[in-house]
Amino acid sequence: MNYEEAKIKFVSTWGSLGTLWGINKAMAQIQALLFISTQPLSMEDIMRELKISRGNTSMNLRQLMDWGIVTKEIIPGERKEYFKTEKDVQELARTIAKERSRREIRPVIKVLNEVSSIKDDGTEKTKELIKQTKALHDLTETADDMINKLVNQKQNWITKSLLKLIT
Amino acid sequence: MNYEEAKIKFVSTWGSLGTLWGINKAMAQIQALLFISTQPLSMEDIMRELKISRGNTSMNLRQLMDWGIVTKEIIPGERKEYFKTEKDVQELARTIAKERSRREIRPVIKVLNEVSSIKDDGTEKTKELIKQTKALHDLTETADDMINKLVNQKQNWITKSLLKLIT
DNA sequence: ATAAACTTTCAATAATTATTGAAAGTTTAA
DNA sequence: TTAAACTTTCAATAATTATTGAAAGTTTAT
Repeated sequence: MNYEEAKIKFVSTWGSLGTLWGINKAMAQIQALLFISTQPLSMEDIMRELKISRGNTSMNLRQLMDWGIVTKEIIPGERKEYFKTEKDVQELARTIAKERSRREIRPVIKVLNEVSSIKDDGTEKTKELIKQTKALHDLTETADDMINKLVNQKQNWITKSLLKLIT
Repeated sequence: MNYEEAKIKFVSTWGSLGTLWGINKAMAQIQALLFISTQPLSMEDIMRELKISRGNTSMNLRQLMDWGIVTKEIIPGERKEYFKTEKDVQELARTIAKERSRREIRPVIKVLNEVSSIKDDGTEKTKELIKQTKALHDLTETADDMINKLVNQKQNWITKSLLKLIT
């Protein structure tokens, strides 16, 4: 496998993984492309490499910026805008975890809390609903906390030693 | 909020969360319904509650069984098949983590490994591709290991004390 | 063996989500 | 200013994914 093959394989695999996890393919591929690029890329560069339209590129770049994992790079004397992604995987993971938590997990925790707080009318089905949604609430909250805390550890050694502890 | 409202809210929220994370809405809703049900449900029950077709119900129940989180319950003397889901959230999380790891994460780790193992031809771009995909490989592998190990702890106290350790 | 009761399959259709491309918008240089 | 260089927006379209429903398949009771 040469460079070009490896690049295509990486970018397309990352795109498929994104799709599988509810992330738009183009968005995942743009991020992947920037992630292995040695310099910031322009919209033209991205369009050409991924064979996608200008509109698609623009919209997905905006989303990546909203997520906080891509930034604009202004190159002095250049008219075009250039884009680059966070290159540190730890920081990347941290940002993604924080965003998915804020956008998707916390709202669900809130609903689970509301639902599990309904008045117990004494019926079996109500008791079961309360019990099960409460268990789900607690698990979700604990998992969310843990992932955020783990991913927030700047030094990888803590993660490594934790891994040993629970092995 | 009464029982019926709470049930609808829980089931539909769980369905939306599923969609957001790449899981079919009907599949997530069926699981949610079984999760709060006091007894196993028949296909008719599920179709009626969720207002979905027989085919849809059948296909998604099969998928849930493939995932190992729903099982058939044969009730003696009854012709219909009944279904129930794993009721323990820890066990549920464990099963889901194990399956997503096996189906989705491990194949990606394999690709990352292949891509990061291409021959270094001395060019900057190849060095960058190798470096970045290797970092992603290591992070993904570590995260995958950790989640599986954490989720495999049968006793919740270990998780709790781990959380304290890194707090 | 047959038929009733039930489940599965799958081609057709619907719903959702992603993508395009061109018009509108913005910025910069002269 | 104005016009060239660039980006954004968004209605139209395409692609993907989910859902239906009825025919085919299976199981069980008699």
